[in-house]
Amino acid sequence: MTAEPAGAVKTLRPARTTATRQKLFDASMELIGERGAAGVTVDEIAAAAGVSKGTVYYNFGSKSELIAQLLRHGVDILKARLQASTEPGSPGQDAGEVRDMTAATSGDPLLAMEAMIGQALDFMAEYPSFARLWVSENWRTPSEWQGTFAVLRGELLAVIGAAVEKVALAYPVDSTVSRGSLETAIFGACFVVGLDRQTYNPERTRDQSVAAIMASMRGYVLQQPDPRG
Amino acid sequence: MTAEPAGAVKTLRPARTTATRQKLFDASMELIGERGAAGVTVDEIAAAAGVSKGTVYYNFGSKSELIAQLLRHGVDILKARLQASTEPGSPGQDAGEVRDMTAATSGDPLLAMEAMIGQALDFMAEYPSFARLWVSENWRTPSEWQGTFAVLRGELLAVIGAAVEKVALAYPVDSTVSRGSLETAIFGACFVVGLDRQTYNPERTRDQSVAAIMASMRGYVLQQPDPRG
DNA sequence: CTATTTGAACTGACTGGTCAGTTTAGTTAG
DNA sequence: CTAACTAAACTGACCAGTCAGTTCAAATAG
Repeated sequence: MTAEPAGAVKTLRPARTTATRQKLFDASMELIGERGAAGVTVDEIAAAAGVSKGTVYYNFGSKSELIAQLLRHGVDILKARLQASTEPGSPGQDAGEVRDMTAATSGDPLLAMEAMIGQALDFMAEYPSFARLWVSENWRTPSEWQGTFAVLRGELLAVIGAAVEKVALAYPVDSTVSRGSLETAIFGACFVVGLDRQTYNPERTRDQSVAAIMASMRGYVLQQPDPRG
Repeated sequence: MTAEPAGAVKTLRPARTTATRQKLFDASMELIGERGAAGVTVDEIAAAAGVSKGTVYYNFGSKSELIAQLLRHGVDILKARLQASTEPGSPGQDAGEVRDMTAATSGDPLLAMEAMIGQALDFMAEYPSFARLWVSENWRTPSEWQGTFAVLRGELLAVIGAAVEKVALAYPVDSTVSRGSLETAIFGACFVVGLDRQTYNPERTRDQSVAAIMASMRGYVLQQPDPRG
């Protein structure tokens, strides 16, 4: 019910269902990102996915559950990319589409942070609709997806937290800055800067955006020439 | 049609109308912040405001226009507070409710930035529903309020930009960081950190949040002991 | 190899309800 | 006196969820 190993589910489930669910994910991500969860009808989603309305209910049971699983789906992708940017190549997983960045990041934790923020911004550029859905519904209270968001948010913050932790171990940092608040600020800035770039400032480069968010990390570490000999 | 001087409109309009509009703003801000613009009905808003449905249409003409004016209303409040935190007391305006902070900010532009971010976070705490409405609809495209958002966003970014400008004049700054991206990151971080605090981390203090956002400013200025003698 | 059965996946018309916006005849407050 | 507001009924469009029926690939039988 929570998070099963992705590989197992996929191969066990009949091919047709998997394809249908993927089509529904793609279609609803697009439509919901544009007009919001409440602004899109199940009929529209079904039509855009090229299936009938009944299929939506056969596969997901309700509009609400479709959206919950859509959120989980998107977070799985984002989390995998963030982790791929800092961990050494994980065995048994095909990381075909995600560029291996371990060469650039195996050394300095600050460079690892930078790679991770870059991955986050790439994700926002590739799935802007997911980012819009997230910021639209995340802070709603009470909400149908309150519990879903709490879990997913925790998973993503844990990944960011681990990267910040490594920086804090390798460098002298400003201990007056609360770790949690900083992680929240970085996490949120990735969404907001990514969305703003797409909506209002398409001319801004990926690197400019990364640099702006990284400024907060450079402000967090105390000024010392180099921590390692 | 765009932005008339707030004072003029208020005093010219009959007292009853002003009171009615204010009640409708308060009620719809609350409801829309909780359940989203599409999730709230005009009947609910009218009932919560204690007026009849007809009054909503008499005053605003449509649900959409009510929300557009609600956005303008909220931005006027936020902008006034941000400016009050950096400008010397503006003549002719009663700033009764906003604490005068000029004493603390007339000197260092970095302290002025800090005061401004503090004001922004106070605003998010006081009007969380406005913040939710903003992040819910801001990046929707195409949207009913696309034009409204573009204008309001520009006004707010101009205020932040002026404060960043003063820092850049008083301190040596990292010129590889794009000014616009940095402003966007700070602007967005205020919303996101403010909302996150209210939704997920009520135990975090205002000062922790300010410090986390200010980290990006400290990372922006290059390390020099003190710019002024 | 062909015929039959099975059941998961899918279809789309239909239902019951909701909601934005309108209208009208009357009331209130400045 | 009149602009602002009320109360309630009404329209027409829209929509989440349901369900009886259809498809088809794989399993089983002959």
